[in-house]
Amino acid sequence: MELNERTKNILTAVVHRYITTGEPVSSAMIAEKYNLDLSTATIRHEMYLLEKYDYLWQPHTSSGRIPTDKGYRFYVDNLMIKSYLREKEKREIIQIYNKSKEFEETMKVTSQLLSKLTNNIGVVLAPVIYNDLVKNIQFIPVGSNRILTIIITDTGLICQKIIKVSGEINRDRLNYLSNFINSKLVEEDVNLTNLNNLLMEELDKIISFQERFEHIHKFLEECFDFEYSKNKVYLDGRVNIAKHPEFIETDKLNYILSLIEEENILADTIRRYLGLRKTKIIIGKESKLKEMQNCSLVTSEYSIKGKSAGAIGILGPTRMDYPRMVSITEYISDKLSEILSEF
Amino acid sequence: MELNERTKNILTAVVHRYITTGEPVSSAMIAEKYNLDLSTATIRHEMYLLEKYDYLWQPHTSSGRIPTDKGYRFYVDNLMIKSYLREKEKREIIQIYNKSKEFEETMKVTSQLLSKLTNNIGVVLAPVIYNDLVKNIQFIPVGSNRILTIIITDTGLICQKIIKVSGEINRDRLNYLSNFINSKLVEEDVNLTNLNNLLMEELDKIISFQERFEHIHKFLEECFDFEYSKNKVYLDGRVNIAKHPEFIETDKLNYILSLIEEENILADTIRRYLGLRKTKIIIGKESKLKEMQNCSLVTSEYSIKGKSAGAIGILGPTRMDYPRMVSITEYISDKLSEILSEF
DNA sequence: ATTAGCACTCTCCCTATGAGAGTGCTAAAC
DNA sequence: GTTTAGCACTCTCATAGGGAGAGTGCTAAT
Repeated sequence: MELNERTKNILTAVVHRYITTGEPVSSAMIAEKYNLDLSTATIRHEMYLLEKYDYLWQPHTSSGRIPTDKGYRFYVDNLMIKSYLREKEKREIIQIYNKSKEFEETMKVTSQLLSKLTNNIGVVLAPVIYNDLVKNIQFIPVGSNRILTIIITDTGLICQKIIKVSGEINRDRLNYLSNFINSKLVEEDVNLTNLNNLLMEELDKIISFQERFEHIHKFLEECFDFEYSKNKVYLDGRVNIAKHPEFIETDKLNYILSLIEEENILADTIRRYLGLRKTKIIIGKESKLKEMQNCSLVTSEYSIKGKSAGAIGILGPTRMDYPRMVSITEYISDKLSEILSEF
Repeated sequence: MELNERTKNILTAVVHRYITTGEPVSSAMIAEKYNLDLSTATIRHEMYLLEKYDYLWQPHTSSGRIPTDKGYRFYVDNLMIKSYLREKEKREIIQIYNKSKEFEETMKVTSQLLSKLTNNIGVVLAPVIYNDLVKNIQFIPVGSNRILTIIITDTGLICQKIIKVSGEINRDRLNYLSNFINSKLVEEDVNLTNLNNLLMEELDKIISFQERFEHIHKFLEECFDFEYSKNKVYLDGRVNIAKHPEFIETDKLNYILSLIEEENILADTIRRYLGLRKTKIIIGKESKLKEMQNCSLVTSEYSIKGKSAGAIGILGPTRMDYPRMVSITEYISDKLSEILSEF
């Protein structure tokens, strides 16, 4: 079912009008505000067709129309015009970024920027590290029975873990182990996922003592057992949900609160749509998640030194200004990529 | 104005009844459910007095009564009977704690336990470290121009910071510096707050090179400039706010959402009431914070190796089962103290 | 193919009404 | 003097009705 030009114009008008007013859009409204040179009756007829093909719907028989998920989807894919941030806004973003020097803070600031600029919820997925190449490993004894492991990757990210060991720590042996591993890392490119396997093979070659090996084996296994899937999520702008009338109903409030609480639901959804294009828009029920059925998510990937590292996004009601959301997420993800690459 | 025994009994009855039903309590309700051997008329008269002295209030002229903040305060201070967790619940808590081995996870699990057991929001303030004695410091060069500083304290806590340095890193000098500092730490007990001052004095004695000193001075200053006041806060159970009818009003929803968002407001409030007693109850407007005027906060301090370290708490509507909230926070803070002391 | 005109539908707001819950007051009982 | 029975009074809440207004769908004319 191909929409003709006039129908597309009317759909665009309805979407725009609904996004700005939040009220169901009537044929008279369209005729008045948009220069389509059509009578209300004609517009009404077009709207009837748009409803028939599931682009619009009515809350009740004699009310104006509201876009459906499908309507928004068509708008987003075919009708919307790319928007750009004003220079002033760009400068402000850069200014705010310049103030924060540390990694954690940069992540937080990013989520704040997203929420402040959009009046929605800002989401930032921390960079994934398991594909990074491991550059350096340090073992630091802490107290009598704990070892702090620090891993530095080629993108400049640092991850750490504290491991309890049962026996006394032999510092010489620990030094030997870290020297051994680091020398291997210079010889060969290896990412976090493969690190453990590689080390086991290499250790096998040089260590014969069965009992000692058991110890080291177990220790290293624990060292590199990061919960890859549970990368940190930064959220900001939760208060904004109170600004949207769509969330006053208890059910809908419940859903969005679950999303806010179970950050992993949100993170997994964003991850599920990664790849393909840099910016992704997920509208309402498209996500197949009941918690997200009243929300849309606009996400954009960021990279570190040219390597895709993570994603940022904004979460809000399906009634949102998509062009602006896209321009904001895209601009911020670009800036974030620059900053993280410099680290 | 001293309340007599009978009046106290009626206040207790009203509080209990209101906590369980959530409906304004009528004189007939009290007469029926509580064996006070009084007619409704007498109870009505007592309630009239309780209202006159601001322990109760009425939503409208001909409705039942609801406790005021003052009413809850009197109940909490003078009337409520200490409650204890069931053995089964205690076992379940211990079981859940046994599963988590790491510090971060322990904090998270604690906030989850608090929210799951109370159906409110669980709050955990990470341990403060600035009073801890510093046991060991490590400087680890990361890449070409960053240094990872790791500080280990007597309570076994580890804090870290990455510092960008301008020039090339001289490893020998860095080693000398850390050896020097660590040797001082063995000689003298010093906490994080005083560490920098002490070091400056000591360095003054041994270093004469003006230019070098400037560098080190600046570096160390940055190392020990932790944002003490902004300790990490763990929250869980945000969805629970949708369960409480008191939060459906947009204003009240807004307030509680601000609390959830600005974790520091919550953390500062908890900190403000620390000291004095182990468990603290802050009811509604007592906090003087408009965001908290509809909420109560029950907090309990925890310790590491006998030294007060932080606090946990639960946040919910003023209408909450105070005896149970107290028993839960107290039990969990005890367990948390044990676990953190073992780390 | 488009449009003017109109009947129809549904929401929203206001009012009225009556039942029910709960109080405050008073006079009588203890 | 304290307690209580009795009752008028007040307020909420649910229900229904009615009128205004918004907006549609349909039809007949252009």
